[in-house]
Amino acid sequence: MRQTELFTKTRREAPKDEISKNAILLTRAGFIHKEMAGVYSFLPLGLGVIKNIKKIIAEEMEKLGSQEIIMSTLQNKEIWEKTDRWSDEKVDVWFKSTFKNGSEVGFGWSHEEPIMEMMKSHISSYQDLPVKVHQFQNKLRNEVRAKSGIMRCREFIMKDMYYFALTEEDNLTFYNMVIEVYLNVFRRVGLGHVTFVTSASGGVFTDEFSHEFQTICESGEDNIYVHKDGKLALNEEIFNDKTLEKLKVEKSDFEMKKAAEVGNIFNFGTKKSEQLGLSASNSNGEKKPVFLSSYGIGVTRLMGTVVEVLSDEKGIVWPKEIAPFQVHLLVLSDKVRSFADEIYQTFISHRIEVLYDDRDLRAGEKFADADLIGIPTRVVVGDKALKSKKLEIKDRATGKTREMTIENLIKELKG
RNA sequence: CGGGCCGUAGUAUAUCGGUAGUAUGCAUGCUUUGGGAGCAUGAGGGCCGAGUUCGAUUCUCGGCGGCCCGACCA
Repeated sequence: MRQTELFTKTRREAPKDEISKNAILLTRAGFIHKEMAGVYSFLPLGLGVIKNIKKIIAEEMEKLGSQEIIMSTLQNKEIWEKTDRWSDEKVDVWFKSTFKNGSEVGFGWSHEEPIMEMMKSHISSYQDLPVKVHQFQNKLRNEVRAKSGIMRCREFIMKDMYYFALTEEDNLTFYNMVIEVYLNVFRRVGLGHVTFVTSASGGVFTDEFSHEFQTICESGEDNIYVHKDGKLALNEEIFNDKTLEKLKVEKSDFEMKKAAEVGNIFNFGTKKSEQLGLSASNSNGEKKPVFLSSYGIGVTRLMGTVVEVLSDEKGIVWPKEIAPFQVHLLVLSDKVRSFADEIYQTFISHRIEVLYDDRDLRAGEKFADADLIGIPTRVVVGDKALKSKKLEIKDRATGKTREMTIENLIKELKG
């Protein structure tokens, strides 16, 4: 894409109503627009990142055999009353409204109850199981305090997956598979080195632990304790003598870290199925409640976390897999403009996603903007290039500069 | 939901109970052109409401909005 056609602009200064690093950088670079507290729109560059994160997640969900759906945002009050989660005393993040006829309707902050209800139409026998579905959904939550830019919003994108199983063993086997798949997702978005599977309390629905995926990050809301072996991590809420005893570990081997919860998985057993009446006949014709587990990843929070963890003083540093473009092509003078145009076309013909800074600006501004936007590979075309026919390549993350031909660069990017 | 801070051009910031200034961005022109260039000219501003006052952007109250701390947090 030509940058002269990109409608967003970069800003030199941080907006006064944002303190968090993710919001400041994403706003300055033109990835997001704040509509109100905790509510953001995603602009072309931001949407590019969202799409890439979704793509990674979708690929990983596909490995698990999950099918994608989209459930409605408007939700039926009666379904939630069955599990006693309609009242504002029980769930304090509800957005609710009323139809013209006066009956109440909820805006989806979670989809567990509706999907259970929906599956009653599709699951009746053990032969129908297991069922795996996921969706990317805008969740609406009436947070009393939105904060930290896109880390905690009133409207945000979440991937949620649900697994319906005949047996507890099957449910657990899948649960453990998802842990590995999730770790892969966080590796691919560039956070593998700082993301831990963390045991946490199960909340209202599970008696034992649930698992969270926590990314070490100063702006995180949670405190987790990471074991020195680097494998075990515990949420502060269960970091007590009882837990330590159960796990046979020493308190002194843990270090406390601030972390952002980027994913969360729950094993509900048959509890919800019993509440909502979802059952399947086994081979003996007996009706048995279906086992449920659910799996969430906060897509927009994940994007914010990447910015928090990987940016530097000059701007954002996107990992290759989620960057809105692979290459940022900068032309520095009119003398080399036609040469740069050719290079732009060459990238396009090789299907390499390229943002072409064809604006009539000084070099310094282009460099500063490129640093801020954070595309992984920068290709600079200045007067020098005319003679050498070699491209100047700068890596955003390391700052290292190399010279190479367009052919070799394309080979490397494709490789 | 408790507590704190805040609301001034597109953005970011000053000052002041009596013509609201600066930077940046924007527009035009000339010069410049490898790390946010220089000069000139121009357009552009007090969140809303009430009160105090001769006069309010400034002081008081209310509203609306924003950020932070805490509480909360599938």
